[in-house]
Amino acid sequence: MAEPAGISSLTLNRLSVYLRCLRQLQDSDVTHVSSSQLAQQFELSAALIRKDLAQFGEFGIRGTGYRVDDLVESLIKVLGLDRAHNLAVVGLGSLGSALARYLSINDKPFRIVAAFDVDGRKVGHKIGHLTIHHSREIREIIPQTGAQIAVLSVPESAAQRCYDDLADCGIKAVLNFAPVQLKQAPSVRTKSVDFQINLEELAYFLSS
Amino acid sequence: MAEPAGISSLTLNRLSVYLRCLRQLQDSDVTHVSSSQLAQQFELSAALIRKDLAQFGEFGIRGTGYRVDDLVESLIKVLGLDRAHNLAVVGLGSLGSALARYLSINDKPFRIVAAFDVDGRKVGHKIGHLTIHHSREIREIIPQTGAQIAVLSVPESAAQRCYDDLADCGIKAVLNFAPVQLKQAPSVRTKSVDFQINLEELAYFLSS
DNA sequence: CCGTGTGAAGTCCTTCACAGCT
DNA sequence: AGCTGTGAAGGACTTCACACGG
Repeated sequence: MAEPAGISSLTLNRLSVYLRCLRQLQDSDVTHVSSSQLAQQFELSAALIRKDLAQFGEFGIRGTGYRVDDLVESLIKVLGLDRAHNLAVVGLGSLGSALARYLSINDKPFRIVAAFDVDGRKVGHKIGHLTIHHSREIREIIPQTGAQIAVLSVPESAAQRCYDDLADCGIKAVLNFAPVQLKQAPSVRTKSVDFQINLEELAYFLSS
Repeated sequence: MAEPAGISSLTLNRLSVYLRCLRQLQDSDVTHVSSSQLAQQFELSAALIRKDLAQFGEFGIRGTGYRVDDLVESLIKVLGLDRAHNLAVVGLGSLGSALARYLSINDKPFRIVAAFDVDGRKVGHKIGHLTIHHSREIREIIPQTGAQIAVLSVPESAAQRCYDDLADCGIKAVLNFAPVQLKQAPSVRTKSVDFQINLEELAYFLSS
């Protein structure tokens, strides 16, 4: 068992992909799989699968491959998906609401425990069974909720201010959807999902 | 002028970031900027900014830096944002609708010219001034619209089927939001924006 | 003198190829 | 025999450091 040192984002993101593929195999009642079978079926690299997994232990059986159920369980543990994660959603425009809805549907380990918006028409109303608070109350309310992760889906102009508030009140990780270059707080693990940047990359290839 | 060979995704995505930062400077009436000023203000790497830009030409003035307006214009050209790009949106659930709304608001070079869904209650209705068609008509309608890029925001179970249809009818690029490992068509430039994978990466850091 | 553009060095990531276990 | 786990090779990306032009 080779416990982690510094695992790269690339590796971690691939682990999520592997987990997803393995669950698909579970649904088809496949019980065993080799790295090269996985690679072929899902357009991945067999060597990379083995390297990635080897960073966390020896999950395979030489000559046989991997037991699907076991590997799923192992990956869930490695990624920390075997325990609940409390989320705060900040910004309930159309994107924020879509994300909130998505997170509510899945019996995934992510659970929304707080919701914020600046729109007076939304504050006080409910999303699911959760009351929407005004964004200015972030610092006050977050600590009471046990939220460690925040999903930030506010307009560009509000993103940095909300981010700073979240950092101040002890949030440990932020998933940012606003199309801005955030000035990051050292105490907060930050990831951005940027629709616009990806679309612009595609535009590049269509123009050259 | 060193015209492109194979530009990496990483470089292209950073160009989008630079463009965004420069536009912010324009709004503050900054006319000139050096790579190190940009780096400091937006938490970027000065050497990398210069390397990235150098792949497309000599945009700077030694001893002075870059003229903001000129560099904005150059980056717009490089990324292909100086011409219109026609989009098709496939899947108008809450996420797809949010994306469609976002794309309509901006006077960006991206314009939605077709919309599809499988939901009988949506088909025939309008989103903005666009009629929603049934997804089974993708192959028939896309060629009439001039759409080259598709935004795919359908449930996992429908993603591969829709993707294949899009590839078949001549779509050149797909921006996928479905949480699946797509089997890619060689004729289609494909990018995935994966909310779930990013969230799981954050979960990892909170559990270790 | 200042800042760009750029070879060279350094770091990180992926692929190769094979020893060793089943 | 077959497949994992892994050192070593190869490639990609970033940082360094400086020559050159303004």
